[in-house]
Amino acid sequence: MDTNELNPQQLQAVRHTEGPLMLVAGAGSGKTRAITFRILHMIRDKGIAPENILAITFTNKAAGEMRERVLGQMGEGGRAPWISTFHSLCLRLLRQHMEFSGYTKDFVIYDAQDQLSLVKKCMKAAQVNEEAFPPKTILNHISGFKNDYQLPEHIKLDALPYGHKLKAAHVYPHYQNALKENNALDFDDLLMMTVKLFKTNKELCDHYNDRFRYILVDEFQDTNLTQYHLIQLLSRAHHNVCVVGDDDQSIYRWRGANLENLLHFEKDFPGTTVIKLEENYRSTQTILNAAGAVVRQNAARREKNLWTRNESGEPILYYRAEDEIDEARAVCERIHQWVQDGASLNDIAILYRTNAQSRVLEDQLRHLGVTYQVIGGLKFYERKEIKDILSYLRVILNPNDSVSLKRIVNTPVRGIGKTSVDKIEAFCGEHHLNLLEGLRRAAEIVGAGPAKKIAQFVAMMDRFHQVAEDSSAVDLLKEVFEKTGYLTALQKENTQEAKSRLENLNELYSAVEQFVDIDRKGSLREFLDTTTLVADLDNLDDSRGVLALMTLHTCKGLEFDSVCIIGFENGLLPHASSLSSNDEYEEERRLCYVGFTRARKRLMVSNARRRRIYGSTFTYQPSDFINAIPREVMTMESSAPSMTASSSYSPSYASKSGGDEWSLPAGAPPPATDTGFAVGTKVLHPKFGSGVVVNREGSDGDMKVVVFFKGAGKKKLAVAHANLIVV
DNA sequence: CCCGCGCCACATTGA
DNA sequence: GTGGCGCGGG
Repeated sequence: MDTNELNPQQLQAVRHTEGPLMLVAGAGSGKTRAITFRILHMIRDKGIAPENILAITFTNKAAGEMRERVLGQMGEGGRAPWISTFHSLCLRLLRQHMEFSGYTKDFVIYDAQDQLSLVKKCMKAAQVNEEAFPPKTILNHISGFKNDYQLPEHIKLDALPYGHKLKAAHVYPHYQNALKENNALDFDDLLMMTVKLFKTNKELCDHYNDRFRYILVDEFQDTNLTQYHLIQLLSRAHHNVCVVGDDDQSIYRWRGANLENLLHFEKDFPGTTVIKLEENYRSTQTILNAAGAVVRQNAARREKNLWTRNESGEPILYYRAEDEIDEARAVCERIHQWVQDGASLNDIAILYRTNAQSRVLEDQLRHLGVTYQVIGGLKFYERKEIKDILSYLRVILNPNDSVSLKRIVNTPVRGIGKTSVDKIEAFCGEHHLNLLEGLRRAAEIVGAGPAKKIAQFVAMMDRFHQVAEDSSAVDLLKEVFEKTGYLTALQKENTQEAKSRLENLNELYSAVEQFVDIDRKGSLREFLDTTTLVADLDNLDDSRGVLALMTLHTCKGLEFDSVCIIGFENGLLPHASSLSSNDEYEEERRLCYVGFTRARKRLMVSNARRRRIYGSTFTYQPSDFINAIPREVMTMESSAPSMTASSSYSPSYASKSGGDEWSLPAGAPPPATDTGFAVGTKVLHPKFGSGVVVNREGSDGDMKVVVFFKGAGKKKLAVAHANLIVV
């Protein structure tokens, strides 16, 4: 290890191994290098056993990279410390110790889809109206409880005002019971149950305090309260915790991330040493200027001074497009040009606020013949055909999983309809049976026809169970493919869609093959675990020469030579849903900051005068974040302001910079100052509650506004009829 | 009693 | 673009 490669602050962090440490690491400040050296220093110079070190990262990809770097430096026979994400860590702990409070070790993990279907069922049972209380909103609130370590028994109903949160609090205990009946945990449970486990079992907690004597937590600014409790519990004997983070990069508030953890840490861990890494090694001065200019407008932040010795580099390119197609074209053509000039696709990324924005880009890239990879969006393991097959595997392992069972009982169609299943479910409720047991007694419950089909289904599942015991997971999968008739049904369809589904199933087969070591027991379960816990980012292959497309959230922790960020419009970035809350608006700024600081050399930003989103056209204003960038570090290009709407395909690097196009470009609608309901106005609606105007058209009598409501989403309303109250 | 079609409302970010 | 639902045919 050559400590000459470290600056004084990094070196100080590396040498500080005993007692609490907070490493405030600005973007691109050599954080990973410092962390890796620190672990190596602990193992090699301090003689600390790797087993005694626990490092928690944000993604599996980051964990893998850190493990590789540590092992790479240690040479032959080196053992790696335990490096994983919060969720994988908790899953591993729970698999070992979960046999308490009614769960077995074969519990499954429910993803968002499963959660939603379970929450709907609970809402029906609790007689909560799905119209007035969208299941998604209820689920979000329940998730919020779990992120704050509020168990159902902790919640004081009379302390909550009437509203969605109160309803969620009513549904919450039903939902937890239902999860337990299904022998299932959701994502948030993984964390919450682990904390509960350690709180109720002091001995076990002591055991792990002894085991993990040195703990490191990366991306600390994005931890929630439950995760914070976990860190406290795991370190209460030794306080050897090093947290690494940057408040400017906190972008998961909506998922329960709690910036205050940064403040609490210094109180809860007395004597914390704080070290700031402020020298940026990644980006040009220009890029840092722009990023700093945006994030500096936030009131709630620790002042820091990120600086670099790097040269100022190219100015930021700002392209103002006619519409989203023109925007995509300009960005993709520019990238094409960079590649022609010798850039590698590996070193370029296109970032956007919402997944839906990728589609237009993909069309353009295909057209230009550029190979690309979309990270995120519909995940592989969430595709219908994959989830169907996985549901079979899940039920085979865990017969209590009624959510999966209901999914497959008539997939592919085999004559077991909703009516029969409903009857059996009702029967199960009365007799305290799980759904599979109910199906076994179908003859007592439904008519002879359906009963026979159900009996066949149950017999098939029993055979699968036998196969699972006797043979490998690969054989089992083959068996499921064939005996369920799933493949045959798809082959018969003979459509393009069916073909692509078959391809996906093929891919699933290879994935299982790769994963499963034939003789190892329990490997099917491990495979299923990974299917719920891998992030899409974990599959980003940065060695294949492929352009990466992803959201601003996903890009955290990555870096590229050149970065393009599209959709800089008020309403998209910052997103409409953030306009009514200052905290959320500030998070959008940080999101922008994270995006900018991914770039080493080049940054391109863009927006569009008109944009189609989900069928309707929006004319958002250029983003305030663009206006915050100092003009001297930016070059503007614009499409020729077109007279006809259809001319957006014409060559369009027409008007170069200058002029006073900056804040109010041609083609934008006139500023709304007159009759009220300007973009950004907060309003109240009798049914949808509070929202923000994000778009406006027409005037006076027939004025229509698009309002973004929390929970209800975007609504287009006629002002004359909607009874909107301006707040 | 099951199935498939067509209609409808829905759509931020994700381990 | 997708999933949920209601209806009429088998």
